[in-house]
Amino acid sequence: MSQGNNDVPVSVDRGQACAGGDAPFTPGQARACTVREVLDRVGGKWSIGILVAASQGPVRFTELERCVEGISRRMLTLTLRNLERDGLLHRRVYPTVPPKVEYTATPIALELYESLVTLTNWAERHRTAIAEARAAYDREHGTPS
Amino acid sequence: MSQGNNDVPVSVDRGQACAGGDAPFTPGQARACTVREVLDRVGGKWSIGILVAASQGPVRFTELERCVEGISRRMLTLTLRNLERDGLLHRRVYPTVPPKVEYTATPIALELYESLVTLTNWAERHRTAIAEARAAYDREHGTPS
DNA sequence: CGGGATCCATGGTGATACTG
DNA sequence: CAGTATCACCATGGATCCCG
Repeated sequence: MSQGNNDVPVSVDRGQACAGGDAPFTPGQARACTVREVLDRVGGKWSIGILVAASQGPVRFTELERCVEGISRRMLTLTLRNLERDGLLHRRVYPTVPPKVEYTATPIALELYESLVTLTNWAERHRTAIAEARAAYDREHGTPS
Repeated sequence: MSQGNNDVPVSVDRGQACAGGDAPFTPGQARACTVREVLDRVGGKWSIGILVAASQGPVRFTELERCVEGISRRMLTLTLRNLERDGLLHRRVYPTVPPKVEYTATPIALELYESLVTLTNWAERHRTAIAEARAAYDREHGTPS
């Protein structure tokens, strides 16, 4: 997602509202900032898939590798680490041979999963509308190569 | 967000569930796919900020430039085009001199904005918990540089 | 089995300058 | 005012090999 890790506060600029002009200061932009935090955390290409899988119950590394489908060993590891770091995943290591590691979604992650349903519903409701809008746009303006 | 536009279906692999083993096939992964669509559309670094601003009423280009704060002319233009293309923003041009362009959020975008509130609430609820988890993780493992 | 380490391609993004 | 054009950077992610 956002690659430059420059921590632009995204705004929270009190002062005149951006639009309308009726709002005294733009709380919306603070909102936007918060949402971006979430998105930067969960917006990774693979985070959702992993989170979804782990929300059903404990998952092992190799299971995820097959499960998420398309993910590389590297990205799986990286994403798991980040999710664990943020307290969204719990990592339990069994000191056996061969090693066994289980990942479990934390309560926080489970809540997040529920929140994502709202977004999912939105996407499903307007999926076709958006596709049409896109097609229409490409028809009028130059088709994207 | 995910930059490679490689359309990996993210899964929808029916068969044994990834976790638990109780679910017959993983509808969750199909879910994940849908969510990713949304995130790829809205997950851009600036989309939210623009959407939020445009949700309050018609906004002009320069207003957005000040409003979103940190955005470059280039990215503003690009993000606006994408949002317009997806039917989330409506662009009205006044053929005057100097030119005047107004961007307005479409009904779809307004619905999306409402959906984002759910995510925002989640972020606000667990913001500190996540920060602590992250700090704790960095304390145990090597602090990141 | 579950990673870590390294090399490398892609393209999203910012800075700057120019235009109708 | 509202863009477009060009350049260069670097984070993201893939591939491969190795290790405990």
